[in-house]
Amino acid sequence: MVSIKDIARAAHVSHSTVSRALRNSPLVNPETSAIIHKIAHEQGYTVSAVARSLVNRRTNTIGVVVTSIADPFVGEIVNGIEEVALAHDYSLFLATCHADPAREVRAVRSFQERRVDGILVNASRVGALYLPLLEEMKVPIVLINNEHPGQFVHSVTIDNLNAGRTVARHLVELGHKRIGYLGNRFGLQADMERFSGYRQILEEADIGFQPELVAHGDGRPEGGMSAMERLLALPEPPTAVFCYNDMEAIGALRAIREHGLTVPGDVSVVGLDDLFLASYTDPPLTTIQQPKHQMGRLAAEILLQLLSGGKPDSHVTLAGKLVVRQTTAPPPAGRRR
Amino acid sequence: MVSIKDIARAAHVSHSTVSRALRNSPLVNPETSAIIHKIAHEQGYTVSAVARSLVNRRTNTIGVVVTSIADPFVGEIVNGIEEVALAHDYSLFLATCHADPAREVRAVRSFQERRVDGILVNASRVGALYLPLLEEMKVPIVLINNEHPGQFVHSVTIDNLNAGRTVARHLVELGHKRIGYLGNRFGLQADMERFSGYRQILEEADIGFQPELVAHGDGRPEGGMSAMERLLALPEPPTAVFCYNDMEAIGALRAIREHGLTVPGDVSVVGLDDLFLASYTDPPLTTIQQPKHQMGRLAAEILLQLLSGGKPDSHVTLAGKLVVRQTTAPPPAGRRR
DNA sequence: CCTCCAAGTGCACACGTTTGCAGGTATCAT
DNA sequence: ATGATACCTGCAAACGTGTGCACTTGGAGG
Repeated sequence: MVSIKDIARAAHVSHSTVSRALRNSPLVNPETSAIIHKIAHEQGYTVSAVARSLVNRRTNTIGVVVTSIADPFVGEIVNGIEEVALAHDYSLFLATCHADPAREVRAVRSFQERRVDGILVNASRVGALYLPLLEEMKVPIVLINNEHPGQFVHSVTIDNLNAGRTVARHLVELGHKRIGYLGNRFGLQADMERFSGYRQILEEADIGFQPELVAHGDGRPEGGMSAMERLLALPEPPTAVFCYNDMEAIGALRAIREHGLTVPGDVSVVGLDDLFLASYTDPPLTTIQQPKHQMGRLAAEILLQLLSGGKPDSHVTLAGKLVVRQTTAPPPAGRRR
Repeated sequence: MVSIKDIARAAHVSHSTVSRALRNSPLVNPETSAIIHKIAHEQGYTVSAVARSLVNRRTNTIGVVVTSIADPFVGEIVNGIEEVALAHDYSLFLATCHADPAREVRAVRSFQERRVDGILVNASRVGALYLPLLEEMKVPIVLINNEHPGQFVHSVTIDNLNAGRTVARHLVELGHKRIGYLGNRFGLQADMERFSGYRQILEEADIGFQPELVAHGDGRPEGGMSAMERLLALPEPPTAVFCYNDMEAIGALRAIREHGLTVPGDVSVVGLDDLFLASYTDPPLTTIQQPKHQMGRLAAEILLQLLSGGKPDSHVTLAGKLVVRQTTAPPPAGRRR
């Protein structure tokens, strides 16, 4: 591997001059610089980011921790992150934690060793566990989809409470009285907030909260399917369900279908995320559109601002938007009372 | 940021001893070592991977280039990669190229600067462009889903030819005579090979290749949908279609549905990949199961073998497996002739 | 001729590790 | 007392780059 010293030798100059020339410093004679560039090119020189990082005390890397990269929702976010990282010449370290706190901490530690300039965490379950880690590290962190009080931690989320309210209101306005909630059993903050919004609307509409209409999945189709089956087994099943996310909604659709019922004729279904595949379910899914790509971008931009000494807002929440497709309709005539 | 020199000062030893102690070298006195560990812990020391990399001349990182991380197929592969990387204490640099060769090259260059120990590329469109880059870098590369002759380059793919044959045979055996192919217009190697398998079977079955039954999508639902629409507009549309991948199949399902036809009653559909959502389409999708996770694992393992001086097989191809669900059936009675 | 200045270059150190080698001390055998 | 040995420890160099400072050179101005 050729270094600036090799080039220095070939060009009969010191390695300092080579360093400066390659960084296009105005201090070096244009002719000398040209020669150096030529030799560097011939020898196939590429600067060592690791040596440079050592002296600069910044690596131009950012660490990204996500639950699972196979999740399309997460993928969109990471795409957004990568976009702005690329534009600013940052590289991304990626680590998945599969909702395992131990693995999450391990990822953060590894980032710390690698001296990343900043960290982005999606869907952290660690929460408070980070704070001590943070004080040690002095590295800016921004959380995605997981607000956290504290001056060190920044975050970007969607407005989950209002998302929950919007969905519930939509269903109430259609005339539904028995509205189920398919939650996420991992107790994520996002789940709590969506659930709160849903409850608020039920109270406001004088329908009241019916605990038996709540079931919990795992955020994936399998979980959504089995949770939905539980609701369908009720003596008086719901005429509509609000699902924690699109994945569970997809599972719910299948459960309903296999139960011999139709959507939205017998039961309405609403998801949350607006994954690309929400338009391709049968029927196309009514859902809340999350600006996933933008969330990724925003999180990365906040981090970069922090890195350049800026003082960005510490908590940004984006508004979701209801996209009404074809899985919602008034309840079946016989059940409208 | 505390370094071994700080610890050395506090422990009244040289930094060499600290270095050795923290690496648990048998050379250092257990008592001294204990003290050093204690101080290191108190001060919140973490070793600098960048300084270590500089002297060790290996970074314990591997670079991963993918088309788009938002693609669930890619996500599964990356999950597999990450799994074995984690197990061997490697970190992952992630870069997306969005099928843009310039961006792909840029990613590889950036990896080179970062001195990654190896590179994994998924669905490269650069092909031959890599070879010169490689000779410069002396870094092992393994290609996923993109074979390439050459002694430097290793690869893991599925057996696309046989996958194509298997699908076509399945449809022929069901009695179909007009079997369409929904390809990928980007001309990926995988597409060519699947297409070849399809053609082979058509010839072998004395059905013959019918060029009008081929349309090209973009590997995503949108593209699959519009390509399918083109086939449905034919005077005599196909009674079955083989889609380049599950994504296009999902688009095809929707096009067929919107055309007022049913699956598999009017037209059979086969995908390829077996994404998790293939079980959740309506009806559940018949497809070829690709061992995505395993491909990722395997690619990473091959790379690690190369890094430890091993001589693994240079080209590994995995077998796909037909999963018959409910989108395939015999052609409609009127069209069986 | 001397002084001053600008432009260009090199020296030397720093960044935080790892590691070969040499040196030191205590223990033990001669 | 001397030498050998085992066990620790420190010195110093190296990895590849960036940069403050001092130095050289040549030309301009007095």
